[in-house]
Amino acid sequence: MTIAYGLRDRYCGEVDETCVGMNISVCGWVSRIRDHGEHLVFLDLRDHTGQIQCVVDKNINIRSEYVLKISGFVSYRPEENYNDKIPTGRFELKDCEIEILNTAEALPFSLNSKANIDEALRLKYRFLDIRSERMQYNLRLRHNVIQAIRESMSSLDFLEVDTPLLWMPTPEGAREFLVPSRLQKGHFYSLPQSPQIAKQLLMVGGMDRYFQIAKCLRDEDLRADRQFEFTQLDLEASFVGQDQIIEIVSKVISDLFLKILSVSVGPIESISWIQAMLTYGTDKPDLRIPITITDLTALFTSTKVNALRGSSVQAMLLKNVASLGRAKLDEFVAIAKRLGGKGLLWLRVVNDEQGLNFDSPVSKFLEDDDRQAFLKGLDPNEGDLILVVSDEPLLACQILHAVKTYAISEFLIKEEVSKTDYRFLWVTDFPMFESVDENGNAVAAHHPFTMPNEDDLQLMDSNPLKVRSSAYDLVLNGWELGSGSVRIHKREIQEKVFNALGLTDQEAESKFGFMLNAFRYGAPPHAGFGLGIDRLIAIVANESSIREVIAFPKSQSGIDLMTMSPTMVDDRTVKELGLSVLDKDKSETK
RNA sequence: GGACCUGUAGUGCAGCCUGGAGUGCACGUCGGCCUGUCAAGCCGAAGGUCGCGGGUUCAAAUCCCGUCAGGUCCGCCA
Repeated sequence: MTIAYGLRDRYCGEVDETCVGMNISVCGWVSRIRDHGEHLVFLDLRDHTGQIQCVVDKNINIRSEYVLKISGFVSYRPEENYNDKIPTGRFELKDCEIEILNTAEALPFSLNSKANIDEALRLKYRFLDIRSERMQYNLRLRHNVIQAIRESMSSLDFLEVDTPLLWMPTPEGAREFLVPSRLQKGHFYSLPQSPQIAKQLLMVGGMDRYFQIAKCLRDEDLRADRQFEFTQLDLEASFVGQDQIIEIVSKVISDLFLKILSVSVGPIESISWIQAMLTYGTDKPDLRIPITITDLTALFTSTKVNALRGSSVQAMLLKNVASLGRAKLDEFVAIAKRLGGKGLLWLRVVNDEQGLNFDSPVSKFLEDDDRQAFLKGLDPNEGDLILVVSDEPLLACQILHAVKTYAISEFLIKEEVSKTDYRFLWVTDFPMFESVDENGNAVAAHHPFTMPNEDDLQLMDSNPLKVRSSAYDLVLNGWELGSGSVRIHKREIQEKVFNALGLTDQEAESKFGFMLNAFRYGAPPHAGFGLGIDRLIAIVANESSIREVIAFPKSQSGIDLMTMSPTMVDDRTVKELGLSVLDKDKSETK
């Protein structure tokens, strides 16, 4: 018996020519039984490495998913009975002795079935679901990815430091989970939405380079790519700027893809936020999709068509879909209106006696200049479909992006988007503030510790919405994989940003006083990044939801279907925490 | 807070639009047969609160309303 193998001599999937002729023991679960009568029973034993066929020639009372230790002689199968579908298909265990380590009831769903098992059922019995090949693969992949990241970070002189889970609420940003304090009644810790402030304080503490495979917690609504708790590669480095962080993260990513997938990522393109918005209509474009937005404003300055006389003219060409029915086109228009646009104009490219022409609700208003403008601006072919939104540029482009996303999900070019094509993109120069609220205060686009672009500092008071920040996102195939920024390390600039956000000095002091205080004592210039590991693994695993790469995820309404948490607790427990539950009847019926 | 999709035997589905006896398929389960299978095969059997509640109707899995659960998305996610 060895440390590695315990009760067994080999793992099931490891049986190979090196052990032919040996009497070995394997342990695992019964995957399938093929019973030919008492003289011949085939039994597939499965563990985390694979499966091996065991031949039994006596009466047994074994059922699926029993836990067995099987001892037998490893033999080659008769050559005509090789099974090429599995790695151990040339071997089998003969003259087997079976020890039943545990019995099992029939499972609520089959682990062998190729059918899609209802996800709620899988989550209720997650401990069984994890036995499936899919989950075994995904969780092993997750381990390998995290392991590779730790090695990379370590080799780049980053040091892993734990930061507290029970900490200080940071009221800006995502809604946080609160934890009542028993010892300090009426006081609360919060679970961090990210270790942001802690890692900046580590920089003040002279750690130079920090990273953490960090749990982040956000009490916001769940999605396919969002869970309450998720895992982030959190990193921060001193005396570096945007370029170094981008270089570091790019290296970690490309080393990872080479190691895990043998894929060479190559240099990662970079695009400014405004350019991304105007070209793709989103700040997280999927570069695998070759549909971009063209600004035709300059070509329609003197048009008489009202639908083309908005403050800009943004157009998108969809190849070979002019046959699309009116119902779909009406849905496009509906999407545009739902997003706050005035509408959307479509033009089918046809070929008539005048050459290329347009079939559209505005056909009869189109003058020759308008036709030429579309031909010149978009170079369409017969059978293409042109979609145009004439509105404020950002809104128009966002509408076209939404329509494009819908079109792709419904009918467009799906087969052309390769799942094994990994198109990374850095998006830089995000706006510092995304809007101004009803009180005239700016609303931060990133977090309030983000350094404004130095060239825009003088706009902070006069025109804050024009201020760019030193923030950058890493995008992969339309997923936001992570984001980071250069941080403010000077107290004066930090105060200026808090002011723009509408925080009074007193508020800033009470919420972030410890941080402002730290900045009095020599904070180094620093910058960092947070990379969503669940999303990264989901993409690498070719899964469309991060739930598939998390051992025990929650449903969209935030319930763990296995434990059925969250649960009620008894009054005494609540009272001990210095709390009382309001509207209890209502919460009990839920 | 909102929109849409889904819920039928242990599992995966069909049936629903156009109301007429829980009508059907595959897998699994249970029993029997079977000495080279590998999604073994053959024979047989059991297995149903059609998510739940209400309404319309002579009659509801089917139509209507509500509700619960799951999913996708919008809002939200500094």
